[in-house]
Amino acid sequence: MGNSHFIDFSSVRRTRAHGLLKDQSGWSHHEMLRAATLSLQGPYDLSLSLDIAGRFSPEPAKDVSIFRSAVRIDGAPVLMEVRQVRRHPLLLEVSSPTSGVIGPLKTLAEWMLFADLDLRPFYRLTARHPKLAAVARRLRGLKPKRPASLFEMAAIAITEQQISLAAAYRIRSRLTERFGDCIGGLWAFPLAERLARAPLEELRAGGLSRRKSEYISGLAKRIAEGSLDFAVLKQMPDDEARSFIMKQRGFGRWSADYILVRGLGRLDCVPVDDLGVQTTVGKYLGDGGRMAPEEVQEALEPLVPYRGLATFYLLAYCRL
DNA sequence: TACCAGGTAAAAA
DNA sequence: TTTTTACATGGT
Repeated sequence: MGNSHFIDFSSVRRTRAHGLLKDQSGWSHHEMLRAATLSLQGPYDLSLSLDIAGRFSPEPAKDVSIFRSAVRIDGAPVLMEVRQVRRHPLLLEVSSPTSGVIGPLKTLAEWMLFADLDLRPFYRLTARHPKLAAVARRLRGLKPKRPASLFEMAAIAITEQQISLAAAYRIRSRLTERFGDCIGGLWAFPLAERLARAPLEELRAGGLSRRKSEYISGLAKRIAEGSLDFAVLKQMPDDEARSFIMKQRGFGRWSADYILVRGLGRLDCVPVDDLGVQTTVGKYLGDGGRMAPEEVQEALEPLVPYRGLATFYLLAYCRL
């Protein structure tokens, strides 16, 4: 007992000394804290956002009061937990059982939950729209959630090509549980380095087609060897990012737009080739039937510069 | 049991 | 150049 007390104390001191090198305030930084506060730009409803996210997968969210995710910090799996600070609509608390990662973990949580998105201008736009006004009112505080990495997002796009979201989800789960890492009962998506050295046959074993296995394997290999870096997409304008993605084998127009809006959070981008988008936009903004890509474009014109976000709201509304 | 499900590259015409 | 075709799994 006395021993463990002593050990704890020395570890705290060492940590504090390290922290002081970086910041005069000492205690309040990365090495020491296991929790950090994340401030939001405008309205946000974490529970609603988690609930809606769950409705896009075959496994509905169990506990929408807390966001738990297995992510990676410098490649190492870490459990991320985010909850709304008690009675405070504009603050989230991000924490982890793992020490020494709270700084980068906070940055990642901000990315995944879209902390810097201010929904108010979007709501001002939708308020004047005949259909979106009611949808936005019903879903007030909803923000899309982004995957932890663009590599994972790319894999999501590939798996969801052509087959149902449910089938794609099962295939991804098998991929993750075979090549990823488990922490806190959750699975972190595999590193590109891991998938790069997996034989095609092993990728296919999870249910991927031969073609899709090649897409993912090729992508993983290019990322692992350093010849491709998706991080550059974050600095590119929408058009440039779209053509960059489409240069990669396995990524057509649908995948590029899907990654833009869902992976990068480009709020005006819409995958107009998407079956779900065509049926949902047709249902709410058309005569009820499925729309052609050009019709989707036209129907969403009044929602510039939030066509992608508006589409997300319609898809979410459809699943309530 | 079929058939469709939030596409894409490659072959055939 | 434009039009077919193969592909894989899960839900209905």
